[in-house]
Amino acid sequence: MTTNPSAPNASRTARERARAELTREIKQEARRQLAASGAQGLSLRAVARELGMVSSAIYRYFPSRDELLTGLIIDAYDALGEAAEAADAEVPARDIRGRWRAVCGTVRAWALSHPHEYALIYGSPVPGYQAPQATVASAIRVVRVLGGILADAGAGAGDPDDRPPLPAPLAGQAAGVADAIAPGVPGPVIARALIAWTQLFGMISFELFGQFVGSLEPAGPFAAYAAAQMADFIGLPGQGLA
Amino acid sequence: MTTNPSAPNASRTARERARAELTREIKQEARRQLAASGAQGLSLRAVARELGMVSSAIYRYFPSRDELLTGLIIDAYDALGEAAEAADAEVPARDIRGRWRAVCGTVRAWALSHPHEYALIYGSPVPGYQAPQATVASAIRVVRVLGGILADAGAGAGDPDDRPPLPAPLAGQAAGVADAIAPGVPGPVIARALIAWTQLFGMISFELFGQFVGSLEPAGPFAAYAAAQMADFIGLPGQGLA
DNA sequence: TGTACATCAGTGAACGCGCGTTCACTGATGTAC
DNA sequence: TGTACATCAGTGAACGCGCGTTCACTGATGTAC
Repeated sequence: MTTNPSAPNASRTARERARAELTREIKQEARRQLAASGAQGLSLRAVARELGMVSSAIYRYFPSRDELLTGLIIDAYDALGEAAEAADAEVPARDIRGRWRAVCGTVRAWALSHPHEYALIYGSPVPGYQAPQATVASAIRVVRVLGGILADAGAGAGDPDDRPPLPAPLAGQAAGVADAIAPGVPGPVIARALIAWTQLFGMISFELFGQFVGSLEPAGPFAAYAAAQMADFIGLPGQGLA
Repeated sequence: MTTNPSAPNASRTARERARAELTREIKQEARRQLAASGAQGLSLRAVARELGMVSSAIYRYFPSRDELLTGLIIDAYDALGEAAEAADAEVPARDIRGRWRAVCGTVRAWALSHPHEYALIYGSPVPGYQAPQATVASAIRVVRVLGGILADAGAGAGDPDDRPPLPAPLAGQAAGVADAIAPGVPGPVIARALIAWTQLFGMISFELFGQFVGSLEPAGPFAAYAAAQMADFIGLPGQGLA
């Protein structure tokens, strides 16, 4: 969806360059419209109009409205994933809690600065639109970052001994998640991390979608507190509750 | 928005009855369309068509599309609030944890059986639509139920002694929340309950919006586990972690 | 109980708008020899 | 380096559709005397 990395820049023809640039501009304008009228209001005609082209010309770049939506969704997941990866990389690998808090804070910051792209990927699904398999690889990036933190915490995370084991069906699911993104991490820690994961995005969605109005607004202190509390809850090593 | 309780049934004229019934039927049909095409796809003309009336006739019942949306939103909040209240009332008042789990389970069950109404109230906001103040009273009902459980737990909830106090801005917000829905409950307990609240709805949204596909599906065991873990996390009295 | 008037529900036509997508076309750019 | 052909981007018109809202109207229901 972005520029093709296998084609060396020098050999790109003018046509290829123009095509890549216009593709980018179309998505950029589409993102602007997303902000104004939501995914359902995204209109190829309006995008074309704004770009000074005729509406049918868009079809040289995206075969349908849904394909354009898919492009936007993948871009959004990738942008968020990249931000999370960068935040994680900036904290020393050993500082498990620092990495956790940094990633949580960055996810929230990205959501606040790209509210409509966030809504596109984490809000209610667009009716009549089925996200294709192609989005999965991008969607998983944030989760993979969180999983990496857990994996690096290794044996230091959680107190599996004094916790009852997971109920059977959940234990299997947790094992599957561990295999995919955090090998070696025990089930109960995975389960708690999944709870923290849903908390993080639930909190961000509530903030963006207006459920905090009049109570937790501004939500920065709450978000920071929640990230720290969830680090405790998972049992990440480092300073926290005794 | 529902039938007017101050008017005794006997004295209602045929006209009033017909009006109330048609109002109900319009909302019912609108709800059906919500399921098919989302809030943004809700069309007065389609509703009228399905009901066998001419599109302009709808305007006798709702002055605009947005007013119809508002009616649906209030109904959805009320239905969820009522379900939560009923679930809470069915568990003995002293069984704090049982009440917590029952309410969490019921909120999820309602969401699963009314996914599009859930998306209407907890999903991405409808662009161009601003929810009027009238929705707030209904929106707060679920929160009030959870607050009531906290308040009934009273001094039994949490271990405020061995926890650092809340950072200043959050402490003030938590105090405000406590005043409104759970008087006397200490700030740290409120803060944790708010975290649990965002976790509950984040988890439900993830389940409904497809983020669990291929990992936590079916999500029943995870939801039950999370409710119990969050009860521990808040420090609700009863059996749980030591 | 009967009449006169006011209220209201529902009709049908119209306004003005926007949408996704297709199609035959022109003209510019790229490629092979 | 020059030519002939193929590829591609963009045009403009059209198809067929649906939408929210307004308005003057008809006819049924309700109310006051």
